Amino acid sequence: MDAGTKTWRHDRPRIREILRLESSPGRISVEGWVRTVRHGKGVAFLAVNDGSCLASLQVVIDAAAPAGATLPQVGTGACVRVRGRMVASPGTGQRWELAADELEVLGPVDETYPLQKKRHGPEFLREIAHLRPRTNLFGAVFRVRSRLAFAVHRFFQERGFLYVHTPIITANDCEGAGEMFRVTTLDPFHPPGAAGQAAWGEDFFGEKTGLTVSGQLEGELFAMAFADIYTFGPTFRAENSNTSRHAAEFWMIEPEMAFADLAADCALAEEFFRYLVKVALQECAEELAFFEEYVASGLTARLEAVAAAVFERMTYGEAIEQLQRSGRTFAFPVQWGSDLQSEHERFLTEHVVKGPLFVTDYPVELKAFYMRLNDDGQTVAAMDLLVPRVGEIIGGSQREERLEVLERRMRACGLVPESLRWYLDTRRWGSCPHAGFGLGFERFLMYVTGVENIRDVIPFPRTPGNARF
RNA sequence: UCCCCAGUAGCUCAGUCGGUAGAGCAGGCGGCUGUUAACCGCCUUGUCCGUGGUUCGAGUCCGCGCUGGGGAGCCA
Repeated sequence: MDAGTKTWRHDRPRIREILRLESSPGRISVEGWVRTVRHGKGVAFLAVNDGSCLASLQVVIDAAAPAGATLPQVGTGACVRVRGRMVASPGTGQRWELAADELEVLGPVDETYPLQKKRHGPEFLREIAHLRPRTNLFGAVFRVRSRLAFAVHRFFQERGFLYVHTPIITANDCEGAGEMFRVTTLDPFHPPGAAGQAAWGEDFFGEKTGLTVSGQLEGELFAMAFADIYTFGPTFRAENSNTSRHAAEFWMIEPEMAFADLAADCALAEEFFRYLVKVALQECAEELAFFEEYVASGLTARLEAVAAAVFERMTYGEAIEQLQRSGRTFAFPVQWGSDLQSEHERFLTEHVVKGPLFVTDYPVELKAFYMRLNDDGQTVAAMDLLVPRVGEIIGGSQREERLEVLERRMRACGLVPESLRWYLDTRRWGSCPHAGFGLGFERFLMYVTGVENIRDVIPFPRTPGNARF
């Protein structure tokens, strides 16, 4: 399995392909961006990268050759087209190199080009998010992102799941998964209606709308027709969260399975998580080696361990006991009924089980209305998957399929059942047990790459106060 | 939103006790028998985040603000 090695144009082989050839293809033409220029007395070396892989192609230019005349125009960052013959490299560090006779500058650079042939900090690179994909780190991150996004679809498609596009614009503002961004075409300077009163009825959709915080509710509707479905799309939260783990716009994967209970939900989450880790190990080895060296040492061993491990399972009640028995003092007290804090979750996954951990069956007061009430009347069939370093990476539950119980839970949560009539209809007619979960794609990428800030695994991050690029 | 830390050359950073700013890299010029973020020599580069204050004198001390980072809450 090694997708992405074929080029779509025979006259522009990718550097990735060129570098892995067994024999010289003879004369070729290569296009890409210059990473470094090294000048010798009669010869110069360019490292040319086209984004197809981490490695750059070494281009050798004889100062006396025609290409040598163009050389003074080439600096770090320039876009070039090079023609010449592929030859075995006499130097160490690369097998092949391109002995250039033609060098064309497609896009010159000047001395103000901000990227240098040295390491930059991620904070600086975030300020030039339009240029950072040209760096080793972000090249690697976004190649992994692309490969894993494809693997997400492969996983579900191979298992017969239907891919459903749930709406981006929604009128559900009662799910409680977070603050919503408003979607409106009303004139902010001259809104209709009386002062101090919003006239949503006059708005584009005739009611108050916003960007989705989850595709789950619509996903459930499809699960009750296609049995196994998944969504994979952008999600928006207008929370004023300023952390390395939150973004206002992120991508979420949400499978939903009919005829599944919480145990089946966990089983799928575990299989899915392990599948993606294996794909990363098998198909992104070059990138992982880079992360191992420059981002997070021990990464590969951790991923290999996870790929082989059976994930631990623990109920919320057992988790509370473990924390109380640990003898540790936590900033937040541990008692049945209060939510697990970050410090508690990290202790459980990093010290108690030292690996991925499902915590299940939380007190009903802590969780959303749609989670199925357990027979004890105290807990709901919810699960969170906790992993070291990142914390909560998956949240899911078996859904409440009993109409009366669901309506009662909605009222208890301060929701008006009538506002979600269409959702309740699935329980009214042909209801069935079902379960699902949500995986934050960026959080998974953080886990797999070792990158510690969510802003560095999404191409153009949106966070409070920042929507540039 | 709360708590903590930081902001000095294009980048990474040093700057002692308050005495008017420096190194590496980048850039320019020159050298070098084929380099590997090459190397060697010379040269250029500053609103010390902004603002107000203390002081004979502030990059340094104090207040306020802005930006960035870490942590918390919320969550994926």
